[in-house]
Amino acid sequence: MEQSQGHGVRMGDIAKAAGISRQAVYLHFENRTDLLIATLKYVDEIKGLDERLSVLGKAKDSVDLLEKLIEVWGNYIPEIYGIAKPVMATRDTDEAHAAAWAGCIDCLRGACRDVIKALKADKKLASGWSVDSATEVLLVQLSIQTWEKFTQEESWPQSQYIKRTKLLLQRTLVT
Amino acid sequence: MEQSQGHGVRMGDIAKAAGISRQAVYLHFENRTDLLIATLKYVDEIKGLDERLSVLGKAKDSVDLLEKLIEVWGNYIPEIYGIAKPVMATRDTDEAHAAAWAGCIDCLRGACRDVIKALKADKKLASGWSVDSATEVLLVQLSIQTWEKFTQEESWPQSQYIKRTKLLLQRTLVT
DNA sequence: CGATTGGCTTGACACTGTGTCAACTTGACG
DNA sequence: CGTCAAGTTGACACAGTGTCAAGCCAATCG
Repeated sequence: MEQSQGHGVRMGDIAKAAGISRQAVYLHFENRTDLLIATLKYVDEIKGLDERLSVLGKAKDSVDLLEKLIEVWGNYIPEIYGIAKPVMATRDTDEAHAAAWAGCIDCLRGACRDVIKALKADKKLASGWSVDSATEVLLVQLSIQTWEKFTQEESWPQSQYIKRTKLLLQRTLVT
Repeated sequence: MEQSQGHGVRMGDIAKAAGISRQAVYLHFENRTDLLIATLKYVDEIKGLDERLSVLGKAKDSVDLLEKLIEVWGNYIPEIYGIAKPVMATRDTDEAHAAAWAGCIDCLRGACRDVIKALKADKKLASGWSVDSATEVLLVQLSIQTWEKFTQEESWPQSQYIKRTKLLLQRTLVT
């Protein structure tokens, strides 16, 4: 899935890659949705997202914290993109997908809110934003969709995506 | 499609709504892709996008021009969302879709570039951006995906979406 | 007037992909 | 030796797209 960027991930493909029959896959996962979500969680685990987020504790101040969040999450996206893509693609038609996805998003939302609260406590939150609205702006800018648009459609290299997202968010949210 | 926000638009549904048989639809359109793209173009026409964009000519200055573009395009998105969504959903698996879609995007990209050029000519383009990179930022912020995240997932009312997008883009791109 | 033609209908069918079911095999273990 | 878990094969239902053939009907044309 990482290699193919989420393309051609049919139950048969997965079974073939695992060296078992298509039917045997159903002995381990209820359905495709289930498998995709389990994979996403598994990847979060082995890639050590929690560990990476712990770097945020070492931030000097709230502005540095914002930068570090952009770096950690922004550099995490390309690693999960292949798995996240098929999940996103079917969340429209699949209730369980939508719910599981919302759970992942809420986790990121928590991190975003913490950053915004820190900015506010520092009196660095720019005028025009409440904690809620600023959190939502940050969340959307850090979304996989936004990353996808910049790096896949506009062909920005990863380093530029990080640099420019920092610029955009600092100008928008920081006094 | 407008009502159902792009859900349940199968060939059979379309035929039923048109009061003809499913097979007769294929007498008018090669395939589903073809029909969706034709619909998108038709809607652009009857909704008068070109006409609306002509308002941009009346802008006082480059900053006003940016605001007007956000208003015109931002308020246009909800009107085409129902049709645009199924096109976006299948552009991954469908080459013709991807091409047709890229055409629409390029049209908007032109408008974005004009605005950025006007800003630059006015010496109002913020530091850190080239004309290209600023155009791309504007394009992504005005994308249907970004609109979708704010209004559908974060439940922002349309008026707030417009207001806050203006705030974000002015702080980011305007000196 | 009769023949032709265009637009449509019905009905059958191929194909892909998901998900289900039943019957059988195989190896480990007490 | 019997049992159980995990896997196998093969058949099948279902949805949705796209194709094909045969027939219907009304308008038009020579």
